Amino acid sequence: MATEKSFFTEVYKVVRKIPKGKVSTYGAIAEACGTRLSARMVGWAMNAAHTVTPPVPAHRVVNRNGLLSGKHHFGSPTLMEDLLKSEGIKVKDDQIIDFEKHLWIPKSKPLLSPKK
DNA sequence: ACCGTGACTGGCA
DNA sequence: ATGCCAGCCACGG
Repeated sequence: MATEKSFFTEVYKVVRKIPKGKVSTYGAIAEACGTRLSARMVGWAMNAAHTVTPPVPAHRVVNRNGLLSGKHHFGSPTLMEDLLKSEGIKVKDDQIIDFEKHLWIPKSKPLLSPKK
């Protein structure tokens, strides 16, 4: 919290850009925000994602393996996969099926965008 | 100002 | 193939 304007905001903004029915990885988001070297920060931003407004679709954000790493942080262990299923994404054993097919990479790079 | 923590990733044993 | 270790950045106490 503290300053609402921070690296977190960048992450939220990117995550919110994720189209419905698609998912993204921490590495991709980290890269989009300029901190690909530290995907941890992305996860950390997500930690506060449910405390900010508008709510960030963190359920579309998974780890590199397509595993619902943060599903346990949603409040309900089945909330995350349920949301993904609602988007047309199939989840099996906390893992996204055809993860690569649903994988979406943020093309908007706030820090590396040469021209937009 | 320092240390610890954190929903990750990649490499090495 | 699986497991463990180290690196990375940012925020909180």
